[in-house]
Amino acid sequence: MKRSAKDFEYTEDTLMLSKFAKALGHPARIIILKHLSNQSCCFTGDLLEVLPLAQSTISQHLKELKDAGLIDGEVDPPKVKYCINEANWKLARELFQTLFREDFSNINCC
Amino acid sequence: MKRSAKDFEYTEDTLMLSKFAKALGHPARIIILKHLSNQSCCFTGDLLEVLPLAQSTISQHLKELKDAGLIDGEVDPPKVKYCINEANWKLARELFQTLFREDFSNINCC
DNA sequence: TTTATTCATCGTACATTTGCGATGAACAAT
DNA sequence: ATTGTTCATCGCAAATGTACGATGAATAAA
Repeated sequence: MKRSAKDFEYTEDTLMLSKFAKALGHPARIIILKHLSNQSCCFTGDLLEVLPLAQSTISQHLKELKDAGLIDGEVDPPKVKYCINEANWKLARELFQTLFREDFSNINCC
Repeated sequence: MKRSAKDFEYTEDTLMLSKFAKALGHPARIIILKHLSNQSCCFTGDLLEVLPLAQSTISQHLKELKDAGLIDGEVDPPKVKYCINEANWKLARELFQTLFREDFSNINCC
């Protein structure tokens, strides 16, 4: 992305939503989130048995989910426990809900 | 993405969801979709007044949304009308809804 | 202190995304 | 036939994403 001549600003909601969406934009990360949201909450690196990826790659995916704010990791040596970040999870749900509110079941294009 | 030694397959739902999410993973495309879902349905390239981007860039974003199946474009010379693809819009809503079903309001991490 | 386990990060390679201007196709209006 | 409008696509540059193996930090257990 780039700043343009017109001094344009995306709204905070738009930026948040696109950030969450981007984080969800890879199947491995969907699996991770599903796994986390099923296992009631926490977990470690048993993802190695769930995903066909190297440990370093999974670690990178976890980092992206963390950077997007969707998960938290707390150290529980020598492992790390990952949990859904409840607040942002809720926020994401609301933002997606809002986006998909429209139904279009009546209207048929113009 | 890459095929791995273990012959692993993501489920269709997971692939769909990540595809939709990826398409939503840019603020400009969020704006486009919001615009489309507000304007009851159709539109052309008045996005040039909505977004701070070159025409070619907007066209690319439209293509990505189309490739993801979220919108359709039908020619109405010399313009092109874009509409939400109702079926996939619905599907996307359901997939996101399913993902975000869990609440976590009770459980507090393990 | 040494060893083993778990995980993050670095370095590297390659693919994809994002953006722009330039060009071209399709059609309407003259 | 020519012109103007609308939009897609090409070609390019820069940034980001995805994957791997190797290395290193942190801690528990021996």
